[in-house]
Amino acid sequence: MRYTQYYIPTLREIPSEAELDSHKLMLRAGLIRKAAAGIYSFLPLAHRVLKKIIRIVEEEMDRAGGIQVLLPIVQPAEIWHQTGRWNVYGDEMFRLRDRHGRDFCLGPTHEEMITTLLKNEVRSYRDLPLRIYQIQNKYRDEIRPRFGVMRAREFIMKDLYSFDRDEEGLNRSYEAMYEAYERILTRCGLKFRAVEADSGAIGGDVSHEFMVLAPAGEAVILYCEACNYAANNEKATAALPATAGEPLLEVEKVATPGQATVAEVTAFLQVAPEKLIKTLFYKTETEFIAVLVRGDDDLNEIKLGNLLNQPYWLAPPEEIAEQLGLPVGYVGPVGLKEKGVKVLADHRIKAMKNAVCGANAQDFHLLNVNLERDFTVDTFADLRLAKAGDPCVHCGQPLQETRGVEVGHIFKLGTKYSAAMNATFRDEDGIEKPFIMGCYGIGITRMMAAAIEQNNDEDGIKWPLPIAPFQVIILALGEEQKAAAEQIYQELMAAGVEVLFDDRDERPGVKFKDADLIGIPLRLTVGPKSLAQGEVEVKVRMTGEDFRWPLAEVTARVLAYLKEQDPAGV
RNA sequence: CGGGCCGUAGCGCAGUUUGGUAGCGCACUUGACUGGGGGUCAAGUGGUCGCAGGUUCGAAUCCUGUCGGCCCGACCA
Repeated sequence: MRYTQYYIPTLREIPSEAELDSHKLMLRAGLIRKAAAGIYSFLPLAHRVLKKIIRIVEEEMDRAGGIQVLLPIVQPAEIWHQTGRWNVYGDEMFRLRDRHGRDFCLGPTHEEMITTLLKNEVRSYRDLPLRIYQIQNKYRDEIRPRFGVMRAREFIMKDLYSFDRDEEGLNRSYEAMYEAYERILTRCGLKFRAVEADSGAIGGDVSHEFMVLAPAGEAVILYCEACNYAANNEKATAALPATAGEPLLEVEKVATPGQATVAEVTAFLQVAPEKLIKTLFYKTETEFIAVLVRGDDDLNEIKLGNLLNQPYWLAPPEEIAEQLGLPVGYVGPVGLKEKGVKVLADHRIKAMKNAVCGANAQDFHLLNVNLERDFTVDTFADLRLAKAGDPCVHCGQPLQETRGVEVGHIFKLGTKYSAAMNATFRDEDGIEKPFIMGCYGIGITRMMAAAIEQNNDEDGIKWPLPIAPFQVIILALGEEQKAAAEQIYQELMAAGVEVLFDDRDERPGVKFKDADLIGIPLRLTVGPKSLAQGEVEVKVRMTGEDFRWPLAEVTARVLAYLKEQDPAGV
């Protein structure tokens, strides 16, 4: 492709709307332009990248037994009513009405659509398993779109749905997808980690997320280097510490005037934060709930939500004061039962001896408080936010922390949708059974952004070779070099290399800057200095390495380099 | 939805307090010089000042309404 016949509108100035590096660079490198909040046009370079990612995804889906289809974007409300999600989805769903007054939505996901399609077609276990996928636009009216295409309202996603006759089949489908996702991300040249994840509202018990590692990623990942345990911090758990062996002491009430926070109390009483019991109050529609965590721990609200399984919110201090007569900052578990408050506690509370907590009286705390003797707990559960340094649940080694962008998420759904929609097949034993389903999503547009987030520097993007819009860029520095550059261009084209030829009448500085910005992996510079010696200058964008190659060998060397770096590529 | 802020040329912004008929940088066009990391000079093109209504001799500027966007938070298969 000749630069002069192509369209790459690079920007020198940084548009003010962008925060993330990847967002800024996608605007500056001429990849995307915004049409509305969270709605983007993809320009030629971005389109080439998306096509490459899509091709890799398709190859790996097909290898894993996937069958490609294309499902509607516009979906009738009726199927969403069947699973109850028309109401559950709320404002996040784009809704529309046709001229006859019938309700539709723009599909945020396709479980309902695919289940509806198959339930009318697949009648027998002989037709199973089926792994159906599509690559389609999805629509979610995000409450706050941000970070460019990273959290957009319109985005491209690959979603595959598996239909099996039993759990064993589901497990096979799930494993096939897990491996396919590892292959996809590896082939795209991305550093990533698969982590155990919370399955959220979609249901099911097993779920993994695929995280592209990047410091600016929204997700926090905890992992163990010793045994490979890795989990999203929403889900991560840690091993319990041993119970302290100290003898129980008498409860003592001490004055702690003006010392309300954990930091203040530990400093004032000269005790470690892990000796404190932190008491938080939550409300549901029907009751107050006290949640106990250790002073050095934070509550994981997602775990709490999964345990409560109903709407809940942090109780406002005024309500705690008025309805329970308790001063926030000096609350503790002692005597809460008598006030009719349900008490939940993190497992770590069990191991505490002679703890410190609020006395439920303004400006007083209690020392040497002990479980059973001084207070009781209704339910123990894992409620704390795991953090770096915690002992791994599997092997006890300290957990590490890193951040990532969630690009893929796979779920075992079971019969949640098939049962709700009465999607059944006749099994070998003659019994009508609901499909055992799984769903597996990977964000195509988000992967592009994550790749940039992971691979950039102050000069621009550094595309991994397998998903780069072009493999090679040729810079002809001046008029005298154009002929030699043209010849290399023709040779590389003939050899099937994806090459961008910067034939613009621009100053060298402009060409260097643009080449770095758009991040083509291999840069060939044809300039007066090297050309006089019959050579071409070569620079590797990702590593910064540079070489000089004789003019006559350029094509062969380029081909060898590409082959070495990306054997699966052209 | 709550809090903070912003809509002026394709992009980034000034001008609004104190009303007088719109400006700077980048980009773009033309020419000359220049030619290894966004070069210099000169001459240009481009704006219903988000939209609607009002006040006024006169509104980017004041008032009312409305639409859109950004940041923080709640939320997020």
